[in-house]
Amino acid sequence: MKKSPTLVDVAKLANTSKATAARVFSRSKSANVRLETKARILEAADKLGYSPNLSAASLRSKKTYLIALCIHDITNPSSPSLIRGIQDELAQHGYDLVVFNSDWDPNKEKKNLRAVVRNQLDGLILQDPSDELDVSELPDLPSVILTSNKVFSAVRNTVSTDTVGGVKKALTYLHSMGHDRIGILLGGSVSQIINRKRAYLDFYEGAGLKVEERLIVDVPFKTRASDTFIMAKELIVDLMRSPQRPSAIFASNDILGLAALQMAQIEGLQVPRDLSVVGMDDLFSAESASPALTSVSKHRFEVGAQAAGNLLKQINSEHSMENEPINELVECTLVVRDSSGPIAEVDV
Amino acid sequence: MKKSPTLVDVAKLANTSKATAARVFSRSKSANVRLETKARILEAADKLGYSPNLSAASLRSKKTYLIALCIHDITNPSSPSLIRGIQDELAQHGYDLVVFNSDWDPNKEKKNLRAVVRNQLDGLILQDPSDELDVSELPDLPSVILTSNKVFSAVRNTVSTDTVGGVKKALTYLHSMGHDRIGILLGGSVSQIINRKRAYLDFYEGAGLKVEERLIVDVPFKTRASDTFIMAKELIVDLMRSPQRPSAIFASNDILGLAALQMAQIEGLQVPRDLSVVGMDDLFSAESASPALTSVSKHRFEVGAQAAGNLLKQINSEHSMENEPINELVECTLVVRDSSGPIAEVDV
DNA sequence: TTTGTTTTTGAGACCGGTCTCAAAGTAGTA
DNA sequence: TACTACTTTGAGACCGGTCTCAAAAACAAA
Repeated sequence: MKKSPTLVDVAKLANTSKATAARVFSRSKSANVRLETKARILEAADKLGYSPNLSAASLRSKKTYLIALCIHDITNPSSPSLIRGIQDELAQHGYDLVVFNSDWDPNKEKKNLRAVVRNQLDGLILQDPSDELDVSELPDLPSVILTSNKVFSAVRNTVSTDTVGGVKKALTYLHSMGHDRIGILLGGSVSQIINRKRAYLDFYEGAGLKVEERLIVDVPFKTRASDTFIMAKELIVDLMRSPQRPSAIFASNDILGLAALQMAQIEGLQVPRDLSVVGMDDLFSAESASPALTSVSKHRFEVGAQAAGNLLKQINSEHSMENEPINELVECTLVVRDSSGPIAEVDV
Repeated sequence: MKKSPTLVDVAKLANTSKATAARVFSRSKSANVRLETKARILEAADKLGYSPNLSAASLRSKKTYLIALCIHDITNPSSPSLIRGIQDELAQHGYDLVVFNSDWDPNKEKKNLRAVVRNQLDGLILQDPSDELDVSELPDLPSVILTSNKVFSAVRNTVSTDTVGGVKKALTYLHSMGHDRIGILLGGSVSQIINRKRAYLDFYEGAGLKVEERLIVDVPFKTRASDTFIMAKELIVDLMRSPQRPSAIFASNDILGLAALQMAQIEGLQVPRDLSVVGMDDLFSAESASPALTSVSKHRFEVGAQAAGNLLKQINSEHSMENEPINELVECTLVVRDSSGPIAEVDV
């Protein structure tokens, strides 16, 4: 690991000044360098194997071309597509991504935010900040928050998913298939549970159906998908064995939906003949399930791309921090597959 | 976004020198600062909301405390656990991770490696470099390569998976269950296909079984899991409809295994009664499949953790680049679930 | 009190770029 | 040729830390 050449070395070899050489490599503004000079410098750089030192550049220019993504857990099955959406958008503009995991731990979350500031990252995409995080603790830099929390959307740009609308789409679909006793599996964070339960109750009321408490199942939150899955299966058995089991189940995330599918098989229920199942998230696991799971897509890739695009716009505009926050909402889409269908005729 | 305070500001307020203040925040070596002085400095820093500028620090110290991970695609279902293994290990030592995707494109791969150098990252974990990448193009910094490619393992530390052993474990298991006509679904990169086909043929020879070419199915490589899945299903149908269909299928990755499971259901075959299926990777999708898919775990989390640990060791040792490369191998484990079992008695 | 040893502190060079500003070069026009 | 306008180049300050080295302070021993 010998010392790598610097711009001065290159300039010297190209018989020009440091400043001129710098202009060739600088990413900002149009470099006014004569073509012949530029070629000479590039040749020298090539000969020396020169590579610009971004630490030095960023010290002066205040730009690292790195963006922070603070999420709960990259292991969460819905993270990858979100990340990819962000990266693809960023890559087009020469930015790279640093990913931080909080594991739903507010302390880690704060620690990560401090790291973002220390590392001089140029922007921040923050997923679903915890309630413990005060708005005043948000770092003072261009950021997009993935949340529907009012407190945050009042002060920063946000991109959020219309999950309430998504739930309604799923229920409307099931109802149109003749199901009027639809079980719902609620999971995720407290606010997610409340949100979706609200949407469920609203739908039932709007459709003039009678709510049965026993059809509403809360699955305690676990950080690992695998743990959620195991826990869900236990709770779903009860729902399925009850004398008045629902003809359809809406799972508020695909992990719960997959658990329902697996339990149905174990219990000897045929899907969708005996039971329709609809999930939410549209993970790859949904597509690859047997039968393929009907699911509400939250378009995580697009959410990521949109957030990144918004962030880049902020970074490139002058007084972005003073503008009114922009809150974007991404619609959900129902992807019908083989796990759902019309309710079985009772007398057939 | 007002100007943030610097160390000089803090020192001034604490009535001390820049150098002393620096010692309080420096990560390296034992800072010899009197407790009373330290308290004064910390108080001043706190009052000003000081946060060290890592760009400046790294310019001088040559350390960014950032590690690069260059993988093909974060969207690949086996990426997250690998990443998490790396991150957990790194986090314990105060390092963060920057993830780059190459999309199996050698040019992107090279571009990413250049970015690693420019950004002064402290170390590199490189997944399965393409054949187009010459050893000489590897950046000159501590690195661990996830590959079993001899060319790379001769010059750098590597961590790789004993997939050949894994294939044998799966086949041995199926054979012990009475299956002697085992279909194999080959997928992934060319070298992966060759590797596993070799292992399959070796096993068949060792067990004294007759190889049937029609039981060996090559699934063309697609970058997106979803595309692989669709393609696989088409090919699997042929295998299942053939008059002499195998009693068991070993899929060299879980995506193919899940495709087999889904096709079996569509074709009206009961798993594992009519067909045993064993996958490889042990994704969450395998656990959540119906029936739960028996799979060979490649312990991606542990691979990641081991690679990261190895990398940190290099970073903290003096002449790591001159040492003989260390090549580590991680064993696979068979996780038996519900998609596999003894072969059905012909006359029952 | 004096001397020796260890701990703590401060001055200032240094890292490798970017940025400003003025000088030099070039072209176009009268 | 002289003059203006625009392009290209170079000198050197600057970013905010770290690092070296020597001076100062604190402590221990004589």
